[in-house]
Parts: sequence; structure tokens; C-alpha cells
Amino acid sequence: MPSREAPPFKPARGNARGTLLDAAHALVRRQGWAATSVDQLCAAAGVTKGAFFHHFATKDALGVAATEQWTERAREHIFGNAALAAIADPLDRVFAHIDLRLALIDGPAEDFSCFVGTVVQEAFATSSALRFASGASMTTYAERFAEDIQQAIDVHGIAGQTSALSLAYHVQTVLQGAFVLAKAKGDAAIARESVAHLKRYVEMLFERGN
Amino acid sequence: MPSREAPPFKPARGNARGTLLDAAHALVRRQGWAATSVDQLCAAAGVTKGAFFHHFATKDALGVAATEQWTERAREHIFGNAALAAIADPLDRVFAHIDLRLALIDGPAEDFSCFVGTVVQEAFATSSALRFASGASMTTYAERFAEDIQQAIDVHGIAGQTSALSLAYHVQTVLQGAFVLAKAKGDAAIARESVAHLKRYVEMLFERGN
DNA sequence: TGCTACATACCGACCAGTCGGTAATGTAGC
DNA sequence: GCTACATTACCGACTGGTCGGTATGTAGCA
Repeated sequence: MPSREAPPFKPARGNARGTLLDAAHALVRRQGWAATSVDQLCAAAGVTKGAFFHHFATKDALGVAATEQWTERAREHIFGNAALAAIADPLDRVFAHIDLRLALIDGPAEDFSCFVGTVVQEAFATSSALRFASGASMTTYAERFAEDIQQAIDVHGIAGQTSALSLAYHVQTVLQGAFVLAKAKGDAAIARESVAHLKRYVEMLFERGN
Repeated sequence: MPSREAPPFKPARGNARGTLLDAAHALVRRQGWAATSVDQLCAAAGVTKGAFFHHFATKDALGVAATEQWTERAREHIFGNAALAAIADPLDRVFAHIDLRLALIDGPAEDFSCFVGTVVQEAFATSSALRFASGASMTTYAERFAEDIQQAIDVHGIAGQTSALSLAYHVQTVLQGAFVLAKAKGDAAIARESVAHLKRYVEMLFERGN
């Protein structure tokens, strides 16, 4: 018999904040920002309302924190992907990036769609804090991706006067639009098809494939 | 003195339904579906709650009707555009279509963004009625646009094995994504840039321009 | 002892939806 | 062309429940 009694189902003190952010990512992607209540978030995270408002001053503040965490996770999973980062040729890396995003589009839309895009679609006009955080998230991703694209341009050249940053934003646009179409059609295939068009466009710009 | 007294500001019987649909298009595009309450819709339309539930059984039912009206309006404004329909060469018509969509992207996002995309982003998993209506709206637009694209392919040919319908959906994807990016960046310019990328892609597919 | 990390109970505002009623608009019979 | 009745369009007070947020208390750790 241990001197300590068995853990009496205490929900582990100290991680309420992180659990709430995870719950936000899951619930908001499924049912949107406004339709997700603080009570629902607390129930999903297994914490009480007191814990919620201990960590976040308002629901909006949680949204901002969840957006920042989402951005950080995206950086880790996509730009931190070891196999992808190991690719020497920057253009190969750009295509591998697109292929990675394509591969992630599978199953129900609530699992692959973007938390940030969902939030900003609803809140851009009514919450400047959420609008600003969402804009920063998109900018961070695009600027980081533009670095790879610029390297590819430097090595291989590109058709027309396309800028790396503009192309990076276009990739984001296609992904965000693909999520919307997938939700409307109830099918991820339509989203993958659009990303395939996008990939072909980039191939054409770099005069590769064909 | 007329025998009839002056009209005592009666809000014109018989158009409550249409006014509510217009209010829905405006309010939902600005603040999203869930954040738009029935009371707000009534206030904006200048009708009472009694009128609302006389015409629509539920809030969802109004959403379905507003989606159908949105689809019809899009058909009129875009495919019914006289100058566009008069273009003889189908490929010219396809480019004029894209240019028209590009020209509409101006001012605040709540004025050019898509009602259907906004609704389905929030409601796809929680309201099958709204999901279905949104899917039908997107399908209607894409299938109609694909007719023009198919004619262009028949006349001019196209690179690769691209299908007209797939390309039509891709155009829609880029537009929907452009609306999301415009909201996040607080700037329509980023949306126009993506549509410019899209136009260049179509030009390359049809080996035109450059 | 004092601070952090919660929990519990509660608040007024607002939510979608209901319901009994009224006024305008057909419509059928004579 | 007038009455009787049916139908449609609309009104607004009301309901049970949920909303975001607050006030106060407490358990665990330094």
C-alpha cells in the first residue's frame, strides 16, 4: 500500500488555460465563434467558469490567445516539419509545402479547417482585437512562407513580375477558400482539387512539370 | 381637404418577407450568422417578431430563404449582366467574368463578401438545412459558370486535363478565400491580388497573354 | 501567511420561439 | 354593390432558457 492514496480524479491543477485553448480550437472550428459559448468551452475543457475568467478577462481575450496558439502550432507542424525542412532545393521545398497542406485536407472539415479563418469571418467587423490577431496570424504565416518562395525565385526564376509575398498570400487564399467550399459541399475532395489547381499554377510560374 | 386622411406612416403591407431577407444579407455579412439575432433582423427590417415568425418557421428557415434569394441575385447580377452576356467569344466571356468579380471587390469586406460563404462557415456542422442550401447555391453558380468555360475549352482548347467544372469551382474557391483574407487584413487589395493570380492561371491554361 | 488557481452561486440582458389578438384583403352569395 | 365570412399579414407582450460576466469563497503550494 502506498502512503499516498490513489489520485481522486483531480483534473490536474495548472493546465486549465491550455485545455481551454484546445477546446476552443475544436469547438470553434466545428460550430463557429459566436455559436460557441463560454459554458460550452468550460464543459469541453472540464473546468468551471471561474477558471475561465481567471485566465481570460473576456471571451474575446480567449479568442486572441487561441489565435496566437494556433499560429504557433501551425509554425511547429508545417514549418517545423523535419522532412520538409531537410529539402535542399527551395523550390522542391515549396512544392513539398503545398503537398503537405494538400495531404492535411482529409476527413470532416472541422478537423482540417482553419480556426483563424473561421473566427475572422464572423468577428472582423465587431471585434477589433480578434480582427487584429487574425490579421497578424495570416501575415506571420505568409511572410514565413514567402521566405521559401523568394529563395526558390532566386535560384530558379519565376514568370512575370510575381512577388514571393503575393504568391504566399495567394496560397493562403486558396486554402481558406478550399475550407469554405469543403464545408458547403460536405466533401474534402473539392478542396483538394482546388489545391491541385494551385499547385499547377505554381508549377507553371516556375516553368516546371508539364 | 381630401376626404382621406394623410397616410399615417404605415410601413407598406406585404413586403416584410423581402425586407427581412435584405436585412439578413446585410447583417449576416457584417457580423456572421449566429451573432445576428432575430430581434436585430426585425429591427433592421422595420418589422416585428410576429411578422418574422409569420413568414419563417425558424431562424434557420430564414437563412435558407436568404440563401436562395442570394443565389438568384447572383445569377441576375453576374450571369444576367448584359455587357458580359453580349461577348461573343466564350473565352473572352470567361475573362470578363473574372474581371467583373474582381471589380466588385472594393470598399469594406461586408459589402463585397459572400452571404452564403459566411453562413456555411459557421453552420455546416450544426444545421443540415443551411449546409444543404449553401451547397446548392455554390453548385448552381459553379455549374452555370462551367458552361461558359466548357465553351471556351471547345473553341480554344486547354492545357492539361482540366475539367470546366473543376476550374469553375476553383474560381469560387479563390473568391471565397479572398473574402476571408480581406477580412483578416482589413483590406480588399489582398483579395484583388489573389484574383489577379487566378486570372493569370486561367490565362496560362488557355495559353493566352504573355 | 500570502498568492495562485481554481470552484460555486448568481446577475441582468438577451436569446429563439409562442400566442392571443387585430387589421387589411380577398371572395362568394345575393 | 353590399354583406358575410375566410384568409393573410402583422402586432407585441410573454416564456423558459442561455448568454457573457461578476462576486465571493476555498484548496493547495511557496
